[in-house]
Amino acid sequence: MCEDLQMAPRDSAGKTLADYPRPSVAVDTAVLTVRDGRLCVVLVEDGRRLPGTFLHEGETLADAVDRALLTKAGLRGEHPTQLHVFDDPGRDERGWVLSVAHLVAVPALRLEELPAGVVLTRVTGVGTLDFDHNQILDLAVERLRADYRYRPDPGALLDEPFTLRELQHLHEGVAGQRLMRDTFRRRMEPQLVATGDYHRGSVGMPARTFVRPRDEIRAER
Amino acid sequence: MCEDLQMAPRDSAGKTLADYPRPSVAVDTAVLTVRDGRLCVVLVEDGRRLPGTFLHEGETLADAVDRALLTKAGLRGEHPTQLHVFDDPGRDERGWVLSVAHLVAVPALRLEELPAGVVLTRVTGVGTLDFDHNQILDLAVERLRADYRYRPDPGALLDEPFTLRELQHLHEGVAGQRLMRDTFRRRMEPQLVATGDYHRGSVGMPARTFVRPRDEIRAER
DNA sequence: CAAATAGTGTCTTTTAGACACTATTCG
DNA sequence: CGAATAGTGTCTAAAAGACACTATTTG
Repeated sequence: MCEDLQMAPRDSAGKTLADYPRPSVAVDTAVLTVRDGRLCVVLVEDGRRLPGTFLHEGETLADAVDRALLTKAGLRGEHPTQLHVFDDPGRDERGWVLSVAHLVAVPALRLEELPAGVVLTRVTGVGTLDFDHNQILDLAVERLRADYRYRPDPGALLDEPFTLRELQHLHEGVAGQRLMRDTFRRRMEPQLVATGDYHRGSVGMPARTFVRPRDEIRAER
Repeated sequence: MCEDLQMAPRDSAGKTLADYPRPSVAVDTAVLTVRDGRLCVVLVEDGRRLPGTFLHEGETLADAVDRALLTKAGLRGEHPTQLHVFDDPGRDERGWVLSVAHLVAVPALRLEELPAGVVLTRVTGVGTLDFDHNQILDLAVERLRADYRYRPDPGALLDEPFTLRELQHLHEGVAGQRLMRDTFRRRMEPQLVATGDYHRGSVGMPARTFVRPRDEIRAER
């Protein structure tokens, strides 16, 4: 044990890492989706907070996010995007806790059945959340909107293949406003790969279907 | 002491925060400037790494950055922008260390005299740095370029008042390429406040001088 | 006056917005 | 056929790129 200390690397003050107090590090994640044309977020603890957990030793932040989503919301295989570290020393009354905010986009179909206490809420109808989770949510929404502004479906929210109409409906949900059909088509069509197949709706001319280009998957930054 | 444990808030597993191992959290900062028309970065340890330090208890990340810049590079009163958390469990051989990368822009005039071991190096000439500091530097450069793309001087790198020529020269340094005079002027002039005064260079027509609009300061995101 | 820099005008190309028209399908 | 949706063309307005011309100063 004494040897351990002797061997441990020392910094410029001659101290080892163990000599400094360390913060707890949490990850909190805004899981966003578009359901019925509205942007929604997964909340736990009966709608009071975002799913989160403490970072474990030897684990990456992304792994901690995945673990939190699996244990708290029953979701697996997501691809979190890191947003920001919230570091106000008084943000958590339990002690010194940093929170690394994350964003995950999940197709609404995968959020049909949620564990008890977990709810899917429209982002416009979210009340006051615990800690600084309202701030995290705002940041996540802003980021998702920025990601969708110029790309078809960086979060892979749509099942392939999809029509331009379905894609535009998704975008309108994310943006929270109507979009112009002509401009939308001009912007998105060059970034999509046509399947050659058609989708037949209830009425109207059949629509071409598309898939995401192979290199666009997970370019969510 | 037993009471302490009794009183401490517990999580869903009935454990207190103290029961979990915690990582050390460092801040590492790319201090960027434009000197002689070239984008440069402040390196410590004889050019091997970015200035950084460990986060202290009760301190914000921004405060830790300021402390690191003061003690390692003699800089004070900066406004760090948070970039990203680097969390590879093996990134620091000393142990479990997360690094929160930051960006700070500093006018070249304030970097004329640096402590021993601290150097100002062109970003194009930076070799292999310790840890993942090359990644942090790349991210910082990318971010500074994005910040300057559509705004006159979000990092307050220029002394006021300045001419459009001086501003364009700064932008060319940040971007690492020449810019078109007409387009640059059209983009920037509406975002500047004319002083009404003129700057007289060695030859040529006197140039109008400008200051940043009051609300642009520290809009670096 | 020549060189250098600042300021302005304008032509073209590109892009975005707005709208109209045609095409195909279902009930 | 009529309503609904898809696909396409085109006019206009705004922005960006490219270039030219005028204005003012120093040496």
